[in-house]
Amino acid sequence: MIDRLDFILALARERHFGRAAEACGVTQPTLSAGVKQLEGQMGVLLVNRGSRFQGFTPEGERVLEWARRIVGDTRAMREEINSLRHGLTGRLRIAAIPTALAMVAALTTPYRERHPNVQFTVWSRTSIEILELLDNLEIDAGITYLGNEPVGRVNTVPLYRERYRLLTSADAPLGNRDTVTWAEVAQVPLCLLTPDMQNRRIIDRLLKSAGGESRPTLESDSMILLFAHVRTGRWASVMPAKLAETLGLTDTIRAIPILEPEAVQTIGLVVPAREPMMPVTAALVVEAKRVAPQLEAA
Amino acid sequence: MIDRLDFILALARERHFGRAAEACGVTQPTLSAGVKQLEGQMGVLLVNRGSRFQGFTPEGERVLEWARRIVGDTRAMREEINSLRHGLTGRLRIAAIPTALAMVAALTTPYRERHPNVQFTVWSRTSIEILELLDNLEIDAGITYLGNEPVGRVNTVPLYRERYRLLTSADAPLGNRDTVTWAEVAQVPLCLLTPDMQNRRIIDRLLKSAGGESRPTLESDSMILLFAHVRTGRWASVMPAKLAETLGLTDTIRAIPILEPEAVQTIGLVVPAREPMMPVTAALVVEAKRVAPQLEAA
DNA sequence: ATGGGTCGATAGATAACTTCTATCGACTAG
DNA sequence: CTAGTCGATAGAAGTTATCTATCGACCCAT
Repeated sequence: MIDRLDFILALARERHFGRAAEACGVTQPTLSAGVKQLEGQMGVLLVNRGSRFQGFTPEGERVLEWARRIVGDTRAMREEINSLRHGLTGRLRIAAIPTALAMVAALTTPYRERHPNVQFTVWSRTSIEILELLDNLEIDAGITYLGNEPVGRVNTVPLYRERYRLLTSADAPLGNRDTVTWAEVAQVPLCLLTPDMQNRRIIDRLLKSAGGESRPTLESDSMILLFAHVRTGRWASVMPAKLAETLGLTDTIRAIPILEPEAVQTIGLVVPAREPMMPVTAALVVEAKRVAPQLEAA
Repeated sequence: MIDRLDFILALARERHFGRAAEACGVTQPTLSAGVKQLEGQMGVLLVNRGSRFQGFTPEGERVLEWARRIVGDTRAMREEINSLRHGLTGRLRIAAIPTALAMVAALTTPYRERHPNVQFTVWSRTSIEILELLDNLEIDAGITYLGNEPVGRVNTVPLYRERYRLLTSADAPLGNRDTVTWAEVAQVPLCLLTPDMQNRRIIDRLLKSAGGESRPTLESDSMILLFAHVRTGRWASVMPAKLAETLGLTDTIRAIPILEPEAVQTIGLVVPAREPMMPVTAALVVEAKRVAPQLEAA
């Protein structure tokens, strides 16, 4: 039964019988049979099929919702029982927005000291993808913006507030300033994240409300790439302060606070709103609450 | 997997492999194998066994907790999908304290009008048993005292407040009074519920705090039996007002309000605190909220 | 139109698992 | 010390699950 529920979870993720089967480690006929069997037990079609996958029926959507919960709880149970015997073990799967990647280490490092047998996998994803991954049980926790995009059935722990800096060469225009305004930043050609990233959308909004427009010279989904360009001294970018600090400032590159308004976005940990949580996840929440004050103070 | 979880739920209820197996509709070796297999998957012993069942290990208790949730959710899923197609169907299992039995009809009657395909099973149980049955998924809802005995993970809907009456023959001592005090009631030989019932414990407490003592002439776990005795005109009892009204007062039997203090106990619906609820249960909660004001007004 | 490619369903064989009956061994109570 | 209860075990029979191979529908490009 639970295997079957796992099947339709995979199907919801992959939207493709073959790939879903592969994800479950079974062949496509097995997965097809599993879904069909589930449909038999429920007495309703769950999946609309033509000659290919065409989404779920309303009943299928409901089963999907339940399946997330039931499968999640089953995993949590296994985890919990296992951790009763061997302490925390296993793999903690985290996804973070690119601008928060630098501070993940502030969470994972003390976590690892307390629980040395837990392994980590960290993905860089957009804030929207992070919520999807959480829904689909593909990650255990996310680090993303809190309180902006609609967050579903999740619990959140605020970690720190993102403040923006203009990263630019000291000898570029504005390079000698101690603070700049968003209106001024709007005049500079920038390297920014691609528009599917919420950070970019936030910056666009700030630029626009300062009367400017967002016409970045260069876009990328990688902060590393953006920073590498700034590093040459010939490009500028807008980044959260924490990230700029982590990537390392040189003599020639300055991180200038952007005021008027000083934009602040709260970044935090996001975990499935399920009680009780998986022990590894619960421990991460504990760690986040412990670390948050330090991050804010810094 | 879910079958196995069902096994240990049955085992927790029955505390006996053979009976648990019977409850699950399998033979005892099958249940034994199922539990053993679960233990294999978890990597821990879940049940302490000598030559007989000796309770659960700590890990077993945790698995039990999860199993309640997972099995409950699985049933709720089936129910919900089924009700999407056929409207509400199935059987609603309710347990109520004896003094509340009379008002269950106030809930089931309008419910049945809205959902004619739902069948009911109603048990008379003590308030403690009701909470156990809820825990073990043996009932879908309970009707019992709210806010006195420890209620676990349940949601409650207040239904009405229980006010006490002295039921006695008009020509008995106190029979001509319009109100009596608990101190006066303490002087009368009474027919009361057995002490395992919370109603009895409440009345005992009230009598004692009025300086009296509880020495009932007759005890029973059946309100019908108590009422039948009062009906002869030769016995007296203390009952909630609603119950007395329902059982029907004759010319010779009076229900006299007991004041000083006017004791009030809130009675309400108790359902598992699980979101979302099973549709049949959710509908009962809706009905309870609808009916409660009428009951209070009456 | 038509042929190559993709997708999911189906058929049939095999492997794996589940459940049953029958029985055993340990323990308990009279 | 014996009868009875309880849960574990053995072995057979039946069921179910999964795999490989293939089919049929559909899409799209030529």
